[in-house]
Amino acid sequence: MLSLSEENHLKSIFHLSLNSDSGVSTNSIANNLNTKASSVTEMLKKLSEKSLIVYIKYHGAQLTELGRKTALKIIRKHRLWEVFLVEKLDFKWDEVHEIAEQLEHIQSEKLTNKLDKFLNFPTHDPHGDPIPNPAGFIKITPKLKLSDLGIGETGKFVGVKDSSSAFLKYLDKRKISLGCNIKVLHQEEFDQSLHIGLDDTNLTISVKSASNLYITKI
Amino acid sequence: MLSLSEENHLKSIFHLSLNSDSGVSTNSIANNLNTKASSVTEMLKKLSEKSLIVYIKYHGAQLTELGRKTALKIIRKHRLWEVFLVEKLDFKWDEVHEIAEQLEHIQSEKLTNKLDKFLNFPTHDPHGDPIPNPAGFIKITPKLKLSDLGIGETGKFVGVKDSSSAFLKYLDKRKISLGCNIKVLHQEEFDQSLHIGLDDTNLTISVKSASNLYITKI
DNA sequence: AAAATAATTTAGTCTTGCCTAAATTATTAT
DNA sequence: ATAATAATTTAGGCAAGACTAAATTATTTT
Ligand SMILES: [Mn+2]
Ligand SMILES: [Mn+2]
Ligand SMILES: [Mn+2]
Ligand SMILES: [Mn+2]
Repeated sequence: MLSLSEENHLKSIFHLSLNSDSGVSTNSIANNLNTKASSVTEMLKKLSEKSLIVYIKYHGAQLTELGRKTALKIIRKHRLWEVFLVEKLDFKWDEVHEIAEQLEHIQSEKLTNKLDKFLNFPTHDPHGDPIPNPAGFIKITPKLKLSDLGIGETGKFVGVKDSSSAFLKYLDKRKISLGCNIKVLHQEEFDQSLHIGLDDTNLTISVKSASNLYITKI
Repeated sequence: MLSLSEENHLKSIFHLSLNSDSGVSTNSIANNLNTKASSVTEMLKKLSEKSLIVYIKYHGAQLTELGRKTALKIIRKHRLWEVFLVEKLDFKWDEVHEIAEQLEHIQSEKLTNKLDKFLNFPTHDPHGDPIPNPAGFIKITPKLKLSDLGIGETGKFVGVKDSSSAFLKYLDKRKISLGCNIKVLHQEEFDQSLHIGLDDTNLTISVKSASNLYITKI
């Protein structure tokens, strides 16, 4: 049985290792968990001791197969609870992350699997992220950003990179919701902002926003 | 914000103070929480400091109004989650307590109230215990035990005193479930065991079991 | 009303998880 | 290749929550 802090460190290492194939740095974990590098170092030693990570001094941490499965089981719970909160309790997609951060630590495999069934075995959470299976297996697909599309191309909005409450509310306001089709109409010269077509309306979004929207080409 | 341990102590004091109007003893709390008296003493000082209890050295603890409301809000969450687990996820009534012990500490009033609504504002948990309202108000009704009934009297089974998994499974096996009517037919001389009528079947239960069944007279 | 026993508190430790400041190692710039 | 800078680890502490053993207070027995 892992402690709350151990679980959070594992999760953090998992998420950070998606954007870099070498070891995850002490500082990046500290930054991610709002803690200090020295605290992380101690935790890395402990996780290494438990064979959850490979830790080489001064060269960061990498999840072992066990560590990866363990992290994904926590992420599975997180995402299932997010689905529950949105689908069953009518929370908005920008309100659920904080609560799921707590719920993901509830220990009961039976609970997780019954919840999964109750929700009808969802494949993705409210932010478009895939839900790992009970064994901790996840299919990670390479992600295309809206900013990667060329003029005239159309994509389906399938996920967000930045899932901060602020960005999610920004999308709500512009009626950009998961599953909708977005066509790139034109790119502004001087600030690279994009004119896009959405259903029957057109609007303009910044490159920054565009690079936070995951899409699949149509 | 209270720590997990503080919340558990408050809850324990609340439950223990139902069977005694004077202060709740250090030892009884320690016993209830599977910890040691010395640990409890330290916690009592802290809770007293926070005005959640009145603590007089060597004379135990009593909840203040604030402490009582706080305890009841935790108990509200516990019981709502138990209803959720049984009604929505198809857990058996003997499986939910342990999980609810974890879920009761999730912090989000909004979540609690949305859960309440989702469950259609239940008044009692799966063990027949009343669910406090959002403000921490609860209606405590004096409880009659099956063993208090006279021969020939009938009662409706409305709650369990001992809600241990073992006792709940025992009741399941005998098809004694919440809401059913029980008629006391006869009492055995030599061991006080009771012959009872339940629907169309008769069965015999010990005094010990009978004193663990709460009923309302019909 | 003492004496014996039981309950409770205090004193002193331990572990976990966190911190700051100092030392060490890695990386980058010259 | 060396020097400067940045990242990381180590050393030393602190608070929370637990424990054991010893001291103190309450309760029960004689
Ligand atoms: Mn989330
Ligand atoms: Mn999510
Ligand atoms: Mn319970
Ligand atoms: Mn219950």
